[in-house]
Amino acid sequence: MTRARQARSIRTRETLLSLAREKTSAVGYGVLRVEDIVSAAGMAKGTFFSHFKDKDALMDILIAERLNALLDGMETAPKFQSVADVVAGLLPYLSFISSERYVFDLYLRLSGALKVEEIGEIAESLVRLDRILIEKLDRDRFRQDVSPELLSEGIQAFCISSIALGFCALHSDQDVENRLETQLNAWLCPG
Amino acid sequence: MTRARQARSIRTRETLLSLAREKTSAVGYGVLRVEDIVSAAGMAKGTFFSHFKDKDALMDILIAERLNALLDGMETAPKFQSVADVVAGLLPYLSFISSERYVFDLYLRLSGALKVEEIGEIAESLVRLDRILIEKLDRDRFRQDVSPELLSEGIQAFCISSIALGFCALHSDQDVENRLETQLNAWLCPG
DNA sequence: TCCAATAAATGACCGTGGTCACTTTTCATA
DNA sequence: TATGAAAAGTGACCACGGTCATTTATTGGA
Repeated sequence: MTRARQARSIRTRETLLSLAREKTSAVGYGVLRVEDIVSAAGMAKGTFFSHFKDKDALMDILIAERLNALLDGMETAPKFQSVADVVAGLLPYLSFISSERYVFDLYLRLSGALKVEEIGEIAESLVRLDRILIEKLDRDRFRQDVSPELLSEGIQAFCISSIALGFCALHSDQDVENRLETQLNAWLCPG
Repeated sequence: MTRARQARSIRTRETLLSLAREKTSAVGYGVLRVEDIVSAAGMAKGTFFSHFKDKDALMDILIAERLNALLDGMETAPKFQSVADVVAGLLPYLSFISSERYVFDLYLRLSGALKVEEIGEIAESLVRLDRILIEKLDRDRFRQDVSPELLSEGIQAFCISSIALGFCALHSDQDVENRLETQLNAWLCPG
């Protein structure tokens, strides 16, 4: 017979999460060590791994929290009427993702999961981003020869590509925002 | 006074490279351990790291070799006259990149470098891919309202995005090739 | 051909993520 | 309230990438 989750376990998990949240906001995601978290919590390392599959699983939760907060802002904004609106709407989201190489790498890696049961918080938040983009694009203002779903896919593709190029010395001639605007203009308003 | 590179050093590096090349083609890139390479070479671990900055730097070389071989094929092919041609031309390249999660992750991470002196072989090969795409696109067959450079950027963005989605259970309804063709059609031949 | 200076190679050691057999705590039931 | 089985927690240990003080090999010049 399988027993219910104990209150102690829930508390432990919360402690680890909130300590990690606190520390990441102070020092960033990439430099935080599992050891830093458990020692601050006065727990053993093994405890961490009985609550989170691995370090990235914790970071997935924390990063998705931030992404979702940014999506909240996007959701309450008015519809996008122009490419400039799209870029402006996405900018806070993109600048968070590109704030650290580690964050960007994890974002990409956890954007999808090979097994449905492994889908994490970031992957969920991407479903939400997709839905928001589809809703917020004012259909009259952008190309109508392809579906809104496809338009959204393309926007996301260009976002990733722009950030990746932003991490690259060979392409530092143009800043991320401008490059994205040029690309989205060609994508959303061709001809 | 700084002395010339010794013949022994060149031999050592070649030994490590060719052993690694052999082993990766047998077992893949992601699972190969530095220890496997040096022990096969009868060398100490430190030797490896005095020839390659880190494990990824070696993999960068080996993966770029494969990419360049695939680009050779692309270069000798006739011009792309249709979206289907573009997809068919890119397919071997894409299927190599998506052959292992490790390869895809490294490809993305090394696509650009923050400092010019850190630009590696994969990053170089991307410059080549870009040039090939620009050359091979038959301008009469695709949209002419944007520059070939921008078209190439977009193609690359959609390639990355398709592969990333290919690693994702939520999007396994459509296969990578079809998704890419749909996207490129909308990108290259709008309206 | 010997010597000093430099290049190359070495391997013990470290940092960090992650595992697992074991101990401690909790709780339903007798 | 005593008990034993399941849940939670522990920490020594492992794997693997990477470092660095030290040792060994090479080389140009006296």
